[in-house]
Amino acid sequence: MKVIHYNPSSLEEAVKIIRDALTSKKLMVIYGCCTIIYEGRGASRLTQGDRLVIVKRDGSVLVHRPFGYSPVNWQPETTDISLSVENGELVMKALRLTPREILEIRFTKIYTITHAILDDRGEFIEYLSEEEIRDYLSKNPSTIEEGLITIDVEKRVEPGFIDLYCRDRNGNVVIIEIKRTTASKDAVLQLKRYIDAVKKYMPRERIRGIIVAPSISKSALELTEKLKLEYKRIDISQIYKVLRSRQRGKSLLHYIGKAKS
Amino acid sequence: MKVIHYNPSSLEEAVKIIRDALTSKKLMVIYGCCTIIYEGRGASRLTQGDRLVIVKRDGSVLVHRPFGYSPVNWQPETTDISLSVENGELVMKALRLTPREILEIRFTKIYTITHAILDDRGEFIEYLSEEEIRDYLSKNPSTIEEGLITIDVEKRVEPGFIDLYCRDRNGNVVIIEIKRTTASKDAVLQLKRYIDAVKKYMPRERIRGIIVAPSISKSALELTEKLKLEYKRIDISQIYKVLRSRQRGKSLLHYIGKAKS
DNA sequence: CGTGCCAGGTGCCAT
DNA sequence: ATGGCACTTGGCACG
Repeated sequence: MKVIHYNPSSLEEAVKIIRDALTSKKLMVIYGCCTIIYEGRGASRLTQGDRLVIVKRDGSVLVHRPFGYSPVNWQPETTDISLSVENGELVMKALRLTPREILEIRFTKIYTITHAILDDRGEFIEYLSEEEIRDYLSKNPSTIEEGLITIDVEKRVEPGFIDLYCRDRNGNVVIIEIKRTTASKDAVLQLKRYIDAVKKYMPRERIRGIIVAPSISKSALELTEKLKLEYKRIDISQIYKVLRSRQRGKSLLHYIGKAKS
Repeated sequence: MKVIHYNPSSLEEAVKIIRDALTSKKLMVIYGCCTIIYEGRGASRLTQGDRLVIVKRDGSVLVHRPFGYSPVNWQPETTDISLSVENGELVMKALRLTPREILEIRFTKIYTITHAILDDRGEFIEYLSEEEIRDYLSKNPSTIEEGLITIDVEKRVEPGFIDLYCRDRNGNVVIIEIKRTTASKDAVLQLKRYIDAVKKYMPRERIRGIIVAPSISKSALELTEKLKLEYKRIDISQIYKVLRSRQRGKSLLHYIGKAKS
């Protein structure tokens, strides 16, 4: 990686430096004092202050304040970034077509610009996604209940996708909704919709519904009982442990959240 | 704003530079080659590559790849950032207590570090938030329906908050759920829950429910009809225009999305 | 602190 | 493009 720092003495010079980064598709970081206008799906104004502006090679623009995780303004993958100097301000407009949105950054002062070309071909591996947990449970349904058999995964029904479509040891249809974090009322209602949809096709059968999650909110549990559904707690860190040990990787799950309820 | 660039010749030197930024609560940008481990609510690994790492004064950590809006790994407001050199790698651990999560960045090479103190006391003004739209509609309920009267805003009921609690010209209770973007099935179900909750208290009254949004998904509209609820389209850009003209600011709504359906 | 809910949510994948 | 849904969602307000 090569990083180049610039300290432009004028806004005109800054324009050239920024334009160079855009055409050569470099990653750029700008430290400057600016005001910002955004209009599109929403609209916002940000009055003057020092900010960190990142422009990536795909045209993504991020404006960061000195605190907080989220950028205060942004533009994901803009088609077009235009530059100009107007009334002593360097104006950067990042335009996006769908949805039609514009981010306008007006710099009154630019302190530093850095250019860099990052060689990043790293692989990003994610564990413990809902998909991984679903996959594990579909192959190990007895984790949920002894005698359970998986019939279908991600089964399409009218209102959406059923995570696991199973039968229990008594032959009843069991519909399972998996959540990797605390299950909310929304999850319970989602499950209810699936059951109602399946009931249409098999009006005589008894259909069970189980929310499978590491924990559940109080009101969601009440709703579960009211709707005659069930809740089954699972231990996410336990699943993680099993999966990782199989994959011959050392286990590092000291921080994996333990479920509480 | 003052920006200082460092090009540490060793990882030990880099540790000192980073520590200095942390103790003096500066904003720091690190260009380096690293591998990353994350464990907490989820878990992930990122193999070696060049990245941009931002550490803010509140301990937020962002790891950016050369493309895309979202950071590949992050930590929002960590309690604790520790540094060490292990096996020729600079290890930065950002710990968060609730939820318990750890982000471990292992740098094999650090190219550049920049420190900066940003003077950002700018005011961020957001327009067209659901709150602003709700406020407007509560004061101008006839936008939704002639003769509608607002009784309560953000009324607390058991399942949550009712956006607008109104009565129509015939004295019927009308519960309104506002969405600033396309209303989904979730929005409809949310409204249904509120109506059921209110019905408990007034079992004899006819209670109407209206989804108010610039557009609605096809399946959500079907659900609306099935549940005998209503949908009323509103023109967001029109509301924006009225609000802005009142606030004596020039209107800049060329980019404000026009609703379609 | 948990629970609920908005967000310019973003991202991924399906039709 | 639209829709349905997960996300280390983040963020805020409220009990």
